[in-house]
Amino acid sequence: MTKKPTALEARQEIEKRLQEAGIQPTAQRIAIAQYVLTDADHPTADDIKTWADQNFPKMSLATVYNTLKILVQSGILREFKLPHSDRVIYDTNLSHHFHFLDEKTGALHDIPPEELEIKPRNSKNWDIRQVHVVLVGRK
Amino acid sequence: MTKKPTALEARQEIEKRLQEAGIQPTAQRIAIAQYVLTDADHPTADDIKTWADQNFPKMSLATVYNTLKILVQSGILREFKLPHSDRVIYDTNLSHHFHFLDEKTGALHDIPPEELEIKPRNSKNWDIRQVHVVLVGRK
DNA sequence: CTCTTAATTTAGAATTATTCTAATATTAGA
DNA sequence: TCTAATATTAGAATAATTCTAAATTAAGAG
Ligand SMILES: [Mn+2]
Ligand SMILES: [Mn+2]
Ligand SMILES: [Zn+2]
Ligand SMILES: [Zn+2]
Repeated sequence: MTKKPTALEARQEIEKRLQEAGIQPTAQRIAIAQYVLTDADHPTADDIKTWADQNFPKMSLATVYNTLKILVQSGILREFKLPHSDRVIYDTNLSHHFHFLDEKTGALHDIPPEELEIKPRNSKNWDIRQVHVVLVGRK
Repeated sequence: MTKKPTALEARQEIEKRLQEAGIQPTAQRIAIAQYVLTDADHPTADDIKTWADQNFPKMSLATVYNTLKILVQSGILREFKLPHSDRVIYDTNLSHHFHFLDEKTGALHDIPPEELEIKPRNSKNWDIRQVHVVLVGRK
């Protein structure tokens, strides 16, 4: 049984992850990474800015975008847009998965790949690199 | 064997379709609808504006957007965005289908539903209203 | 420590897709 | 032919994101 990490331990863990990815762990980057990786769920840049405004002395919107770009480039985050929205969504779930968008609440839920079977039939022998699936409905 | 419709017949066909949908068939609307419904393939608003600039005496960008909105509202078109782009794509294929995005060319191809089996092993009994699938890769 | 340089952050301007506004033009139909 | 409703238009406004160039901070050599 592993103990729940203290706030300090969590911060150090994040810091190590940034280091390992070759990212200088500045205060802003640690804060954003911590929020995105441990608290947020499919946040947008605006979600992160809002959080930062309440939990960090001062952070510019440019830094939010800069940091997110770095995290995406180094493979710590993924980004995508939903078919009906124009905001980028950041996803910490790097493993292959799909999404369910609750029409009512706007909440976005992960669907593990084993819950949705996707089989190309008349196998056209395409080289498929990404499979984006968004189910929209209500629970 | 049905004859290929003349340009005039095609235009009248479009006009009738607008009428039936309760849309006043103005010159601009007929032109846009004709292009989108018979020539274009998954166009963006910008594609349509570019076409109009070359094939219609004068059309404002606002009219392009206004008309597209009307066509979507009346169910003649569908709209969506791809996960990596920020432009709306208009689709005349109203039947349930999926998309394949060719990474190399940027071309978007329809995938008929029978070519892709999507089975929710859904113990969760969700009410799914829309299924968006975009495969990204190369042919 | 203390410079010096490189990296990061920042405010605000720029960009892009889209929507809005309010004036003008066109249409329908009495 | 008039009138009212509808459609079109140019350009301003908006929203998400990126860019710019200056200020701040961090790293590392001495
Ligand atoms: Mn959100
Ligand atoms: Mn296009
Ligand atoms: Zn996810
Ligand atoms: Zn399509």
